[in-house]
Amino acid sequence: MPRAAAPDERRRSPKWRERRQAIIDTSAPVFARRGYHATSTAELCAANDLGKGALYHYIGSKEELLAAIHDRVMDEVMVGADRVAEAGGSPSTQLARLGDELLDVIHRYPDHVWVFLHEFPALTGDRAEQFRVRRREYERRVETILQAGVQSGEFRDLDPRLTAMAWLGMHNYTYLWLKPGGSLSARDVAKPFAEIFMRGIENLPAPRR
Amino acid sequence: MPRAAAPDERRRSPKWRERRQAIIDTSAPVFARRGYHATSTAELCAANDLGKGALYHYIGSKEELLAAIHDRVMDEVMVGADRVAEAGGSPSTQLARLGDELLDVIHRYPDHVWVFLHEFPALTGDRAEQFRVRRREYERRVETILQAGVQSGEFRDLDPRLTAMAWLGMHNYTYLWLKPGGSLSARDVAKPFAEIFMRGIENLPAPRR
DNA sequence: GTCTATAAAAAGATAGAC
DNA sequence: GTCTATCTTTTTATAGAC
Repeated sequence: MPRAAAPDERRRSPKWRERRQAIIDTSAPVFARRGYHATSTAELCAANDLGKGALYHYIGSKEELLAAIHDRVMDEVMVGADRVAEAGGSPSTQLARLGDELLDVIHRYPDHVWVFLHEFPALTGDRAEQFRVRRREYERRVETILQAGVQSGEFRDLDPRLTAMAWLGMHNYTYLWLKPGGSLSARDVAKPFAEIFMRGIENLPAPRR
Repeated sequence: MPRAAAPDERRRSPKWRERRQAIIDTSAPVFARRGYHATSTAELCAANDLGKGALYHYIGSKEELLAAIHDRVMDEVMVGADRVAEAGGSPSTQLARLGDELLDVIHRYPDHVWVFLHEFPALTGDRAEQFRVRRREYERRVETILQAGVQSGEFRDLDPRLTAMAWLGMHNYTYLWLKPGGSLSARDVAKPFAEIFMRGIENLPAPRR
């Protein structure tokens, strides 16, 4: 599944790729704190302790660096979604697990996710298109689980797309305050969120209501 | 309740204030589409059909313009919150109404809200502080309603802060897709969202569960 | 691979004519 | 009030020495 971003990332040495990855991870918090367009390449050099020549040797361009941060997030998120799909289980079980996985990524990569959610409009051309496709693919996963639950009767009759958006908003919005240093773990948040959402969409049998 | 933003906005003529407001509303979509830092003052001039001299005569600085867009959103949102508080009613009624009001603002001012949610980190100094205060004030409103519901027994025993964040995320996230031109009205979204959330937090009596 | 120096373009804001 | 011209700073990216 080629990603077509860097001209020939795979032809590079392992050392080069490793260094590039380190630069991506070091730059994410800088973009997160200052904003993509407000961050100069000079600041990136300072953060990475590199000169401009060396920096460009690894990143190609500022936007390519931004795209790499986006890919890092999407890669992690999709790995979690695949894990959930493989594990199987009832729709409600799968949705709860998906929430665990998503909040885990947000908790582990707060800066990358911040950049992902704030700066995606800065991507242009193919990179913007590729981003939209991957994001939509994830939204589809949520929608599909909801559809399955409605069909099986586990969830009440609801609009899967609208409900998926509600679920995504509830979880994604935690990027504003869910941080590794804080008092709450990803699980501490995922559990009460799942409790709210599952009760909210479950199909209560005949008695009561 | 002075807002201390523009040096002396109130001393200006009504005509000046009206023109300024028009510039704010015309600039919001430009910031929303291109991003604050990526938008040049030249682009703002073009969008408003004004020269630089005239533009600066009204806005003071680019950041002041950004702050004005933020204020426009917060003003509208707080008016809605006040309306809900005045109307009174049970916690669940109030929370549902607050959702109606919030989604109505998001639906009516999609560009302003987009800027509000994406570019707030670009505010600096006092403007950034003032923004944080107002945003927190709104979050408190949600929290307070939840607390009241828990105390009255209408809602089950839950963490008001965490639950408020879930509610806010669910609603705010609609800024990505809820637009005036679309097939859904604010109410079309608010109702199913309230349904999910109320069922999710209601305190079911003894029978069942 | 990494540096310094610099090119070339564009930014925000202001001055001063009208 | 509005314009054009310009000041000053900063930007991304590259060239070429080491």
